[in-house]
Amino acid sequence: METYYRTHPCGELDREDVGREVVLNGWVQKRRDLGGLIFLDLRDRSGMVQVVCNPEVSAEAAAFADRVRGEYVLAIKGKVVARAEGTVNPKMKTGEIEIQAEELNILNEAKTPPFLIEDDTDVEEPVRLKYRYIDLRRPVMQRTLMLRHRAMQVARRFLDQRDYIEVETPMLTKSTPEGARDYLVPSRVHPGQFYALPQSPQIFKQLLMVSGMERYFQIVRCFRDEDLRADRQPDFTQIDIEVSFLETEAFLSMMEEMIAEIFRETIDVEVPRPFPRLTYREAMEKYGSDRPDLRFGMELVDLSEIAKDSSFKVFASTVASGGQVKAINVKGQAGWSRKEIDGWEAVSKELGAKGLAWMALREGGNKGPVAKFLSDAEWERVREATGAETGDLLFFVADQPRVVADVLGELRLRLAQELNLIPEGVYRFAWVTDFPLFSYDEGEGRYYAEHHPFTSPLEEDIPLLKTDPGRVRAKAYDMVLNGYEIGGGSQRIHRREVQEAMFEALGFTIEEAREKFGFLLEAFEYGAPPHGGIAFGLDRIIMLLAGRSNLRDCIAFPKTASASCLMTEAPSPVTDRQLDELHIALRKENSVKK
RNA sequence: GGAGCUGUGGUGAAGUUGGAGUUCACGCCGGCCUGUCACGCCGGAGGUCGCGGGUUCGAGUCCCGUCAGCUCCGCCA
Repeated sequence: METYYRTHPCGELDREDVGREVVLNGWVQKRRDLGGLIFLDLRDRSGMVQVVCNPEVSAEAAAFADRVRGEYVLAIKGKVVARAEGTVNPKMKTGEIEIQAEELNILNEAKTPPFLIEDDTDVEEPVRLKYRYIDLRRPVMQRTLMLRHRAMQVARRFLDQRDYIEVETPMLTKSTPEGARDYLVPSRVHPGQFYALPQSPQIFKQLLMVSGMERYFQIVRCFRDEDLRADRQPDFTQIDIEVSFLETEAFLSMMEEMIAEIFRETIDVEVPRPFPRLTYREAMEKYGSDRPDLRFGMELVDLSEIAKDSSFKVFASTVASGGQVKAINVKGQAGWSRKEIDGWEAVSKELGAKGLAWMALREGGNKGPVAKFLSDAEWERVREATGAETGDLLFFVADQPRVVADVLGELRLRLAQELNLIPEGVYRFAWVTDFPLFSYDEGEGRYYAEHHPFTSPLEEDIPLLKTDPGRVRAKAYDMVLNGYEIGGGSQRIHRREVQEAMFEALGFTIEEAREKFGFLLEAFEYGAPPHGGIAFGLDRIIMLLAGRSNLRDCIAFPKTASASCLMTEAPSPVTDRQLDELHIALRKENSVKK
């Protein structure tokens, strides 16, 4: 029989099509053989439809249907018929109709798949990843990839409409210091030299501004050779944007609009704008995090002022030595057992706290190690500050600010999860601004760029570059959603002398700076416009839009936690000849058997 | 680099103080069945208990090591 191709998608046929002659292509989801009569559920990207193979209609089609098994690829010619009353399936979108097979052509047979093609598969992830092409047949995976496609199209259209121009930048580029570890690509032509895959197109997009492109964007793959997490893959996609001659406020507002449009057109959610703003400092103080989850309260409350004169020595001495005492109010949990509280203390210690003080506001009075040290006046102030009521449980951490933020910030998240305080289907955006320009690395004894070395300091903080780099704030902004950083950017340095001061603060000599970034410094001498931009983590945005908790489900062919691909088995050894051409000799102990 | 969890027919699980590869569900194969859609009924096949070592008369089970997957810490401008 001749191969024939579809006239209609399976999933969109309905009552309207009754009487129509159609050709369908697709995969066999399920075969139900009733002896004389065979039902096939035929699945394609659009959905599923039931095909009836009745020998009284076509003996030939019924005979072929007898041979059909799961995941066979078929072409079916037949008539759309309304189902008889009582045989309608309300659970199926196409359940009111079915296809009466007149011809059936097996386009390809299929081995029994290692798992069933269904949304609620309980198969372990390694099996899914090894047979990713089968996993991607699952409707939920197809929906996610279509959602991803839609989001990308919306971003492209949005930016195109505003005269942003998509420009590609090199994948084979130069390794630069700072930042994440580079993926390196050996050069065959230049023995002993390497390209790096881009961690981001940062420098190129800035050079495009110098080039007078004025408005640039790119949906671009980036690479970072760092360990993975549920929300981190070694190669990932950014929506990368850069613009000249635009006020930060106008730019941020436009970015809000773009994100709102993506949410509207993918999941039909209206995002309220403008997004709330938090300075880095406020975020750290209230939430112990620079990417706070604003879907619930339980804010950190600073009690240092009260604690400094407390008779509770741990509190008083911590404040005296420059530390803080902060608390969170765990509403309604005064009844927790000692064992439960001890569990949270253990968590706190893992996170770096020396201990976790607590006070339970029970009916009979306040219980716990803090209670007896508080005078009535102090207690009144604590009660007021924390909003504590009878039935609540207070957790206190006393330590250096960094530790307090880390511990209480994390406790806040874990408690909220444990107590189901995080509402579903809610999207709380915010901008976090005024990041410190640098962070100090104790081990290395030097400053590192918190964002990247091209971020402009706040004008008023420029003098501090030379005297007190740790206090310099950056013209940087992160877009935060539900506890994830989904985008980050800044106004850039566009004057050579500021850029040089920046490199100096980072501990580069002039020579090093020229060697690594000479082309950029030189470019800044040829009329660099004021410019700034942002990069969004597309994968993370998709993850949140799709309501999933790991990035692998949002990427067609993702890597495992050890950066392997279970399907292709990459990375893999290469031949000696390939290594020779690249002028590379492996250390003996690292040779892998081919 | 570190910590925790997981690894048992194709898939998912159960497996008792250490006592025969035992069990369940799905899937698969064969037979019967003309209105099923979680089809039904009958029968059947299918195993390197991740891998290596040790303890033991005997290990899926206990011990050591190792590999893989997941989550987290470090790391990620």
